[in-house]
Amino acid sequence: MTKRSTKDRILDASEALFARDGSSGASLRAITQRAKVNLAAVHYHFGSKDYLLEAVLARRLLPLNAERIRSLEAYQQKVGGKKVRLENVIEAMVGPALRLSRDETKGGRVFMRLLGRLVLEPDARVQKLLTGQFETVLKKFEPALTAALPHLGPQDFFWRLHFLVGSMAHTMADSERIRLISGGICDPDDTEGTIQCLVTFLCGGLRAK
Amino acid sequence: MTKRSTKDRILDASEALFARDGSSGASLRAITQRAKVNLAAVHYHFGSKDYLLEAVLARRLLPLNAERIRSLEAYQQKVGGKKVRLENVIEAMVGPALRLSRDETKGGRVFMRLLGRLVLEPDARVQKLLTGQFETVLKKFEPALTAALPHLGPQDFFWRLHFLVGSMAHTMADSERIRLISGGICDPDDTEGTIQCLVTFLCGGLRAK
DNA sequence: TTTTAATTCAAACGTTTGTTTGAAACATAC
DNA sequence: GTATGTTTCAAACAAACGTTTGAATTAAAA
Repeated sequence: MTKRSTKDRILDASEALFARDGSSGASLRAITQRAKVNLAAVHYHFGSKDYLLEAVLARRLLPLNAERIRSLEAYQQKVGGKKVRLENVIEAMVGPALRLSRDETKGGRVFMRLLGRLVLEPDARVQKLLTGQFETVLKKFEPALTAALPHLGPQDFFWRLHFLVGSMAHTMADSERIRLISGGICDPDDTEGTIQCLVTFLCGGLRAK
Repeated sequence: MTKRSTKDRILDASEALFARDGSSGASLRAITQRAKVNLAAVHYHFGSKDYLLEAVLARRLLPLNAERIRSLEAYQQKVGGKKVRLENVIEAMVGPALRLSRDETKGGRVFMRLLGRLVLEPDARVQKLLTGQFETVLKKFEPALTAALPHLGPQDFFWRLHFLVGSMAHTMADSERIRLISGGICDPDDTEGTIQCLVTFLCGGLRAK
């Protein structure tokens, strides 16, 4: 078992502490202590605290969005030239994200909590990175979505996409609250069950009226 | 025009800066400077930074939840002993919140952004306050919801409630992103239109399958 | 007016913050 | 071996942090 590099150890510790304490609440001293790394290593490898945060994000987001697009293209290939079923489009959108959010070897819950927190942080660099990523995905998904939802005007279309993002983000970021509120009835660890439940809900909402 | 009291000026400034910079990113010096108040006034009136945050929350949350319950009871009275339509139950739940989120005289967008950020902060006191408030509301709404959704088992019921909260919170907290993403097609300032759009989506999702 | 309480203020407290420095330790090539 | 470039390290930097203090000021009560 080879031990992780300094860079990776810093990224792991940052991910955890940024998620728990926020990007300003987590101190570099706490991060480097957790990573068992010298304080100055952060500036040597990443330049500054801000650039470190960017690196933490990019490490997970780039593969995630690649996987989403790959999944959609797999569905498209399966049906040939025909349009993909709405359920499958939505599954390609939320499935990879939710699976990542439950995969502890890739950050899992920790990263998703961080992502949820950053969405509402008005830091310019972070926002640019996040909306840039989202628009990349949307460009790929928009044709399939409009094809599966021909009855929706553009206004309703974007609003419902907005609601979809809200449900998805909340489910990814906050996995234990549902267990508490439901009194243990719902199990967020049942990843595929959660995905199916979410897809059903979202398709119902998207098709409404 | 009588000027606002020191306490209120501190609450206003805290709300704005907590929302913009996070609970740890906003400093008391920045807050008191914005409020045009002496630095020590925070500790005199509120005790500490933590208690200040609690006060900022309570000022808006208590009236909001009272209004939700009042709205539901109004619908219940209107139908006598019969069960309230799902659309109306949901309207009573998300309507007051969304109207508050668009009412700039009562914090409006600023407060909602703060609320969205705090939901994912694991600070024990804040979490207790938030879940306590939510459970108060849920207790009042649960009978009306289950009555309007008789086909749902308890597991689906709680999951969909969870998705509902996500869509609602995202719509309240992040009002400008939808304008950007839709290319100006959607107008988050049209409060009643947004509510109707959201209620339609949520009812579709809740009734699905 | 005198007395008493409530509020504001400037200044300082000890910590903690992100960042920088220059030397030590390490690896790789000649 | 020496030399070269990379990575780690302890120590220090100035700045900003939440909090406390005690006197000055204002408001209310007597």
